[in-house]
Amino acid sequence: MPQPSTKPNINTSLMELMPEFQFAVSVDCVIFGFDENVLKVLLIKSDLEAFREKWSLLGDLVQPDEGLDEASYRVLTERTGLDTLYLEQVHTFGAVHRHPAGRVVSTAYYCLVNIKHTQLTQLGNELHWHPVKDIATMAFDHKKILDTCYSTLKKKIQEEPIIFNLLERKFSLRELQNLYEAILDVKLDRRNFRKKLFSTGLLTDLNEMERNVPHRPGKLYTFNHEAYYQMRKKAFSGIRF
Amino acid sequence: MPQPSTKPNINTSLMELMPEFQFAVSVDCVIFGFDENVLKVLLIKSDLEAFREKWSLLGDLVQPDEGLDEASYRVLTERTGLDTLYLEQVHTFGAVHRHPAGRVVSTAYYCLVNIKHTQLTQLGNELHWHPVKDIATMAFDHKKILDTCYSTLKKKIQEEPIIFNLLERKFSLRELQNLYEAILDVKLDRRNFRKKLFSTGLLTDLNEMERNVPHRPGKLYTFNHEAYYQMRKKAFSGIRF
DNA sequence: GCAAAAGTGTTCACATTACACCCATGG
DNA sequence: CCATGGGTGTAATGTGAACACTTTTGC
Repeated sequence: MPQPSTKPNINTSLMELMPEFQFAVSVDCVIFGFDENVLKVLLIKSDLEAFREKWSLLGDLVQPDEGLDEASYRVLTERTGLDTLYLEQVHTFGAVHRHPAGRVVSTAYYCLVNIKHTQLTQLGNELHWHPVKDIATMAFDHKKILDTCYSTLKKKIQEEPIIFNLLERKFSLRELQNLYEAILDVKLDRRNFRKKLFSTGLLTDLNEMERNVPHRPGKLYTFNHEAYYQMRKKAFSGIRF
Repeated sequence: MPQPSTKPNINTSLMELMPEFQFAVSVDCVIFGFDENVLKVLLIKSDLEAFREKWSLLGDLVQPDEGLDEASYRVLTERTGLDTLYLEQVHTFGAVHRHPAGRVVSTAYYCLVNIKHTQLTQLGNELHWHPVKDIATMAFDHKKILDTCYSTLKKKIQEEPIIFNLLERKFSLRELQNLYEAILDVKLDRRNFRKKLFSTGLLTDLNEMERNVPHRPGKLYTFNHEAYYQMRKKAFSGIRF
């Protein structure tokens, strides 16, 4: 959570800054990206002595004049250079001793970005994209936060078409399937996958082909936001037994 | 959120208590119960002047030495007299001006209890069970919190067998169906409902009948926790397309 | 021509839905 | 005997899973 922007660093100076300290409130962001067919998350080295050499999520203290959502959006835009983001709150972690510097309650968000569009800024502390599967331990309770967000992501992509935020605007069905397989950690049947995705009516065929692939090029599609919007408008009356 | 236990009341004394105040952290509990075939929620009159005569959720400030989950559990046990509860965190509300007394970030929990087993304590401020459908406006952002928790509940009962927490240990299928219908606000087909519920293997037939009902008595069942536990152990490998 | 991935349909099993009649009890 | 809800089965439809061959491109 605790990475400095231009503001005071909770890691090192919390107690000095707030002698009357009761609670600090922070946000931690699990920023997912997809690259080389692997699901990755944006991490940084902790600068807290207690967690020397451990990876940490990106986060910051919430400022007195900003909301929680606003704070997470700020962390994300500051770090990735992006200004449109899929961002969602997941859970708040408030165990008494979760932060060695004092009582810090942290709300976790996850976010889906296109890695190729990010322009990483404030590059200190080895900011980098890290394969989700390779992460064993982290600073603070960040492994637990990551696991919680990853579980939520897995569930959510099976309910809502948020996954397109991780891809380029134009993509092939193969890329989309690879992404589903990477996140869910399963193998999917190609024919059933195509059938299912087309049946949603959410893909627009661009009548363009992939280029410079070492095999037969696939067609390119794009996510049809308008169709999704129309679909959402027709509320359906709930599941029957 | 802000209902006094024996501790200071955030509503009236926050600023005096914390001159160096940065953030206060609270929990708000949406306590659901089922009575007379209606889904209800436990509410209290707000004692804040700004929300005079508005209904408010039960909540309290989180104490420096207690975790968030612990705080919500405390609020619930203090108020309902129950010590076993289904309790789940839903969302954290952190808009800058959501509380008139200052910056209060509040984490919402929902809870399922058997109304008949509750022994309401600290009865001030018109503490009572209120039909969920009848609530139009509330103090603070509590209507939004209630709506969020209610949506989560609707979704959750279709995924996990938590609904039994709202019933007596022994119940008839009719009572169970009435409860599903009340929460989901739909009519369900009786034969399909029975088929579906029995097929889960989670109901134990007690070989007992209802008594003192003005019609043919139905069989009584109980939720089979052991069967559910065994079922959970067999992890299944994820959804395929 | 070979490697690699694209594109394409059918079958089967299972789950969901719709739907109607007789039965047991209390009053 | 009447009102009320309990208890039961089947057919039609929709959904998910399994599965193999031909085509197109780059090299």
